Amino acid sequence: MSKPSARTPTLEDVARVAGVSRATVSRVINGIRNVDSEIQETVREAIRATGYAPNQAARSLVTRRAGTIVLVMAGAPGEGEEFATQVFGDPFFGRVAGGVVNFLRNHGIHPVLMLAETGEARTEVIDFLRRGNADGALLVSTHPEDPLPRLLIDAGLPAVLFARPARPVPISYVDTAHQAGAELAADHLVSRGRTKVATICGPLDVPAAQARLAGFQQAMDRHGYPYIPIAEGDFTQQSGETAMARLLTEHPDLDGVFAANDLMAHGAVLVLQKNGRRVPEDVAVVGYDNSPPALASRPRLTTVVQPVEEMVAEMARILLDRIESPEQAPRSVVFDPALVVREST
Amino acid sequence: MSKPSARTPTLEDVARVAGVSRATVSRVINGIRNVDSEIQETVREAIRATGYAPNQAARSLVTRRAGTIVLVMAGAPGEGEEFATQVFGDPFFGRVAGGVVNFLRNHGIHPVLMLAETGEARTEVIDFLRRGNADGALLVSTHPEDPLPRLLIDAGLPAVLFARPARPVPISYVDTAHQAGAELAADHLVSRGRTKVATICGPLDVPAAQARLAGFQQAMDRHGYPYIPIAEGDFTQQSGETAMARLLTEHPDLDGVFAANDLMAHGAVLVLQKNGRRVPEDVAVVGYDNSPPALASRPRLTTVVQPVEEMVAEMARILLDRIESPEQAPRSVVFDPALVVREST
DNA sequence: ATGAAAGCGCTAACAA
DNA sequence: TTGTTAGCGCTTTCAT
Repeated sequence: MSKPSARTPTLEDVARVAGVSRATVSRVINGIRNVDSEIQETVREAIRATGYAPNQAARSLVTRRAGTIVLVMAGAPGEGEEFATQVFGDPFFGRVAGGVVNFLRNHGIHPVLMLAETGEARTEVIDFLRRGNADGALLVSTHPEDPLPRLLIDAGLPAVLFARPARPVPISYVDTAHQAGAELAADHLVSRGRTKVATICGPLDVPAAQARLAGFQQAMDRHGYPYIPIAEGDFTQQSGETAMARLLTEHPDLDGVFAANDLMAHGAVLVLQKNGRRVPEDVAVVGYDNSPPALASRPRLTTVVQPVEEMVAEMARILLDRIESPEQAPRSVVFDPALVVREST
Repeated sequence: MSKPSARTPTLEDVARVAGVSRATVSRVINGIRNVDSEIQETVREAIRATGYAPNQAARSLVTRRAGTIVLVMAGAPGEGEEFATQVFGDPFFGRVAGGVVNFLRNHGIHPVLMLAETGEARTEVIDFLRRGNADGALLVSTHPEDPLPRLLIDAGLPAVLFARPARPVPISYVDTAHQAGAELAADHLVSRGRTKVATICGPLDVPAAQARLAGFQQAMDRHGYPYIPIAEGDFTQQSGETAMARLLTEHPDLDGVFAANDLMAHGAVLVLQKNGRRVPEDVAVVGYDNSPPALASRPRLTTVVQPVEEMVAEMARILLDRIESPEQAPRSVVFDPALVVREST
């Protein structure tokens, strides 16, 4: 007993126990062939015996890889500390986080969670990456004019966005065909025999909300309904309720509604029912996102599915690729939405 | 122009520009006094000029601090990949994540998100910490018999749990007084004049579910109702519906229900309404957690609040403390629940 | 108050 | 196939 084993074992210790050099142990650990299989076994045994775990800091120092990426939820500041509550309270965040974690864990990498709603917070994200704390960023912005993509590009940091940025920037992103999704909703309402259809759209400065509205209008136009009543919401349930109330006042005879997300659709259903309309008998309602509210609502909502988990997995795939070979041109992948038919239509 | 500035600047570079030694620059960066204020300014200027960002790996290598912690969501495996979906779909997760992120960001530290539902995943968590990737763990288990706390202790890794572990282990945790919370619910139902009250409890192998049930029973007993009908659920909305249906069949005249969480309470409301009962006129319903479903439900639910955000902030506080001074004894903090009265009672 | 220098634990280029 | 060795960029004694 020469050493007071309090220290956590290093490569050196393993090497000594195995009777080989540090380099050989390193090779075994990193799965490099060209190592005699007997020696490999000896080394593995020594690793077990010493309880060795590689020091990531030392490793990163030489490889210049953190082996970590950041998942950034960005947007405009809510009210004070409310941003976190708002972001994390949204079931959409759960799907994003779940998709990211599930994909990355197979690669032995784990995401760091960051918020970026203020200038300070954005700087923190950039610094975090520049310090080498993480190798790249997955960015989900609620706000279309988010300055973070630009900052990331200027700093030359690998990043992939969820959703196409409002103004074109040379950066990779993943999105769905929102227009096509809205068309699905329109076609479905028409196929259900609805003729007096309205829509609750999202904030029109959000490209996705625009696209959904445009897609819906165009498809309805194609079906012979050039004029569609519109009420704008902000993607919250409350705004859906308000919008529906207005629509109902102005068009008491409507028989179909398409809302740009499930939360607003749910709000719409509540208001319709309170006003004595049966869903779907009197008014059919279609949502968007296939999020938990679509199932919590009664009747459960027919909705357009955005394959969020697949999308974020693709984001991660692109990011990892970009980290491997930094000189790649930005890539973008657009997924197809689908319609999930439930009892609300 | 002697250098091809492609390299990212190091301390050395800053030192050269500022005309001082590495040590001095390091001191300025780390806010150590005993540095002439003129020199300080020179150094800061050099940092700006070079665009220097400290390399975290190099830092960690010497300080033996990652400056990061892990947020682990643990539990029993769902079905295959479903665990992530399940965990992240739960609004509770959003509150936990939000609380953790909001607290830690003020300390300049950011959580790594990990899942630990299988043996392999648990090993990954332990290894992650042993490699020095993070300095400690915040652990939220859905499963009471989770083996992870034990593993963490055995490895001597700093950790703090959300909720008291099923079997006593020497580890810090934060919890609420579940029993007291359930008593709040009982007292409230009685004060609303309810005399035929039932409860939908959670899985009885979960300590919190047990405590809520016991607290409810004891309080009702104290009010003169020794026998309370019980139906067991598993914290999902579906199970709440099933439990409520059964309760209604067996006790068609009940006028009050306490469910061990909001999701089940919401399910109960749905079933009650479908069976022609008005809430709260015919049957009053109390939930637990004050989670989004409590607000999404119509009528909105009276519920018991667990101050989740404060609790996780306290967890982080304890963990950071423990990381600073590792020799501390485990600490536990129990928060008081409160009742939020809404329209369901 | 400042600088010189010794590592922290690891990978990888080069030798053998 | 294996070993030797030179750093990676930083903090931190120890001198001065």
